[in-house]
Amino acid sequence: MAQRPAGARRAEILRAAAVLFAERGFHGVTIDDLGRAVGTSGPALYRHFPGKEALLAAVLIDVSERLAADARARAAAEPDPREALRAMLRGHIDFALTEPALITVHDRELGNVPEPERRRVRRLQRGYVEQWVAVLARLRPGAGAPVLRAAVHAAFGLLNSTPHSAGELPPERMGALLLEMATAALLAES
Amino acid sequence: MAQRPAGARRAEILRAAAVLFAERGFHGVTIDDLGRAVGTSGPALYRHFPGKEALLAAVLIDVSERLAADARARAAAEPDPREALRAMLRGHIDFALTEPALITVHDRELGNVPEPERRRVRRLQRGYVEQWVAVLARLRPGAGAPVLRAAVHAAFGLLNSTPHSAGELPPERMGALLLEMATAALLAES
DNA sequence: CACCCACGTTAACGGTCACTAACATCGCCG
DNA sequence: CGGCGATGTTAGTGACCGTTAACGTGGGTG
Repeated sequence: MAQRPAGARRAEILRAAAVLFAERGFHGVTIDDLGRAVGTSGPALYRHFPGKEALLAAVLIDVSERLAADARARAAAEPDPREALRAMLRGHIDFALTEPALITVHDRELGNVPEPERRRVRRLQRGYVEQWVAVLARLRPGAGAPVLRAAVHAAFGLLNSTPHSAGELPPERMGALLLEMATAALLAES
Repeated sequence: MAQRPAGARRAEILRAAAVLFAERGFHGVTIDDLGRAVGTSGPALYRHFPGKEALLAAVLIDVSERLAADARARAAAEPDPREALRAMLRGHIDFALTEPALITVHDRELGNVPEPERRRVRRLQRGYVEQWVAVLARLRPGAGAPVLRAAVHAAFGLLNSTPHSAGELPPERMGALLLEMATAALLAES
């Protein structure tokens, strides 16, 4: 049997699962679909995950952790809030353009994650939002936290729309457009 | 049997279905769920719709038609493109705040609509986007149609994020915030 | 009043799906 | 080289789900 680095199969399954979940939704994908997507058939997945829900949970936890960690690193590296915001925007946009399936699953399928992991994902997502709010608060001292939170959520909606308008523009053009639109939106006074 | 205006039951079913589909996704809702939500049980729905997919199609066609018709009316009533854009934004925002379930289903479940109706929904959606592009083109003569289309999709993502951040702000504050953010985003040069 | 039709009901059927059981294969390690 | 753990395979199995069948009922109409 072809030997490969430990966990490679597991990562391959997670990647394929994200694509299928993004395309058809959690309940629209069968275990056999998932197996076929990685070249095995159906029940082989139970060697790597205890069940379908656990697989979804692993995808969501992975995405949430990557987003939060990336934002933390970028924010810490830029003392100027304006530059920190730009860096965080570039990070999120890069993620959305590179892995549209992960972004899609991330904001659609939380409801299908079983309870202990759901709480974990929620906490990670909240932490991510709060990092954005903290940076934004320094740029807009007049605005209260609820407004900033709502603004951040709206900006995420803008950035995460990429999967739905794929192919309209080449990725670099699209990235630049999203960067300017999101910046303008986040700094607009209401 | 309680007699009510013709089609009232049908409309009631559509409304309940939109809520459930938005919450759990098309495949996450059963016929029995839908029946229970309107006080009947399961198969009674087949007196009103030929099947589950037809029900979803009816929801999507209804939403798409309302959005497109509303935008057409508002755009025609305002000769100034700046005012037309504001009016269209207010219309979409009002819709998103009033009927979050419809907005959610509208941009998630197209893939589950069977083929003849899917084409129809797509055409309606495309027409809606093109109305926005036409107005925007007058405000940003320098930008090409692909950029404007991408910008419009991104703005929809921003506006449609409301369901995910419900309760952060009172509806009027949220509406005003979305209006300013979307305006700034759509008019930002890239 | 008789009939019919709109609208429900419950029971059953056939298919699909997540998951389990039982069994095979292959590389590593003692 | 012999066994063992990791990783597959195929064949169930029980539950659920969309849909259909068969049957009830009550109000408007000829």
